[in-house]
Amino acid sequence: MPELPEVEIARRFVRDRLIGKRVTSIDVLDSRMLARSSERSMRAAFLERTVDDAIRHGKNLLVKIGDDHLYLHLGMSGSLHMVDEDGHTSHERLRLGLDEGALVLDDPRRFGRFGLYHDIEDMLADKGLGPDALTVSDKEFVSRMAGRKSSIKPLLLDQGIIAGVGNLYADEVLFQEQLHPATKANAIARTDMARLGKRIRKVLETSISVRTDFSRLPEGYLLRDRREGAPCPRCATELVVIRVGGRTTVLCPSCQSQRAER
DNA sequence: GAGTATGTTATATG
DNA sequence: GCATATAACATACT
Repeated sequence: MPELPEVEIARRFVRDRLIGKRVTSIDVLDSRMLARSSERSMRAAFLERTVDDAIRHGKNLLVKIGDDHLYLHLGMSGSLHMVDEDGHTSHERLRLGLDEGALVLDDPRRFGRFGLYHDIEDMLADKGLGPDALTVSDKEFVSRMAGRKSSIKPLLLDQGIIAGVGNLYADEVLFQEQLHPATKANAIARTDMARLGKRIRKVLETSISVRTDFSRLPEGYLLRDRREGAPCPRCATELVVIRVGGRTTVLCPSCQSQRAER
């Protein structure tokens, strides 16, 4: 589930359901998913403390518990659930028992991560994250992209430049801006780059507003039917699939013209 | 069995 | 350091 909008929905879930609850138990069910932390240190920091806040930066979630933060990354297939005391999910990897119910991180593919950070700054520095994609200014976005020679799509996916855009939303924003994903960043005019920055925020906000249900996205969104051969929402040409930066990329060969500089 | 998947990181090469 | 490519991680699904 997880790009920025999905993680924002998860953040709101934690905020609405967990704040004020007390942590009564911690069970690490897959130690391979521990990120630079130990179950023991997590217990010492979180047990008998109260959940205060839920913060998101890019695709990363921090749950403030007492004076420390529980770090959660959903990877490719992670999801959060509230269950009863005796309830379970099929791929439970971390369980946070609360005075009422429990929070479970379920993740079949185990690409998710969890652990302990003292504060946000520690996490940002450790992960080397750029500014959050939802709140970065156009000016900052343009300046962080300036002078880059790579193709635009891999740059959008680079969490160190801006944090939160993943493969699907990268395709969406490039489609809406009619930019070919392999366009070199230094071939994009400043004004077009600023427009792309705006588009990123708009698309992410829109997805959050429909709770990331792609079928409820406005007409004209690629994500409503993102697959090879589907009709382009703008011109009905059949969409094609290529690989850019090693990632599957869906685009309209007619709307997203290949630019000379590539 | 082959191929692919919303992510990240390590490694290698130029 | 930058740019690019590839593999690896682990599992589910077509």
